[in-house]
Amino acid sequence: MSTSIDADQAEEIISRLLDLFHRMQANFESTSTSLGLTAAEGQALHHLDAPAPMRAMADSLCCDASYITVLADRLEARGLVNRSPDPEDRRVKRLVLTKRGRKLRAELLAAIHETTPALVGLDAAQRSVLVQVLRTLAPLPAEAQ
Amino acid sequence: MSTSIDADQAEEIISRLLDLFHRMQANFESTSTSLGLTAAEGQALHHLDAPAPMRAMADSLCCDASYITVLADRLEARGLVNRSPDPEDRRVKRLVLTKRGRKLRAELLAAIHETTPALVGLDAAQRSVLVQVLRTLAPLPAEAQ
DNA sequence: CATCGATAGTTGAGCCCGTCAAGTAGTTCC
DNA sequence: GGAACTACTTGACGGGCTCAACTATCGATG
Repeated sequence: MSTSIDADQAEEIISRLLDLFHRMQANFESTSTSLGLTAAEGQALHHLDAPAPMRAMADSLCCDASYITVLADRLEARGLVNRSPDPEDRRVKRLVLTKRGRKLRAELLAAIHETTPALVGLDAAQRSVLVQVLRTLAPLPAEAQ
Repeated sequence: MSTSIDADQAEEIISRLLDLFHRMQANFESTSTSLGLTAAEGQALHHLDAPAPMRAMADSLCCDASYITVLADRLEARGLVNRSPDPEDRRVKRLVLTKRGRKLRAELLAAIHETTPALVGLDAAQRSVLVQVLRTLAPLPAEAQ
């Protein structure tokens, strides 16, 4: 029967994905480190495209809100972000990139785009295929029906 | 020029992959937890298809050898693996699944195969495409030329 | 064979990641 | 005004993981 074939294929997909993840994570971490950031700080910066409430950052990173306090403290201490009060809700503090923060974020993204194992070595056609598969696997919130 | 198009595509791939990773990790962790394992212990078990020296496990998991000692201690304390001396090299200890360990590993793999976000919702054709892409992105050591 | 350098595994210290519980301040809605 | 809820902070804590130092063993070389 076909069950064992499926299991083998499933195992292959999982093994290769785990391997890919591991290398992407290592690449992200070393890229972040080379810019003086921890991986978590790099992730926060990566998500900080536009000013966002700390709560939204916690949702994006899927972590406890208290950890955002820690990350924001460290990024703020290094002059990369500011906590900007929200005039419409005084409980909220929005994280806003400083000029230095924007510059560092651009460097981070550029470095990631050039080195991510999931991109290096794929030609245009292969990237398109990958995008198609990923749109099925990882639909953005707006795409989920 | 096409540079900005590539950057957008790269960003899309990275964002979706990061999202997928995050969900796979969460799924792996909760599956492991439901079997009484931490995620790291689950990963070790997952790699323990055949008996393997602790050093080989460290290479597989890409972590420091000392951490394997910690994991092996915990798995051994729970009666899932044994440290078996290698007759050909007395420095080496091979990790060998016990009967309970094999059973738990089988449960873990079955649960993962049924729930991994990268597999759920893909039909056979889509899985084949994914395998093809992954073979390019994550070649096994034997496949690298 | 004696020894020097590499390797497998262990131990302990320590950092970062991330959560939980409790607290403060501000909002919402009755 | 008060109850319930939310945003953020603080402190304590456990797990993941690395580094440095140590022991035991292996292997090559004189």
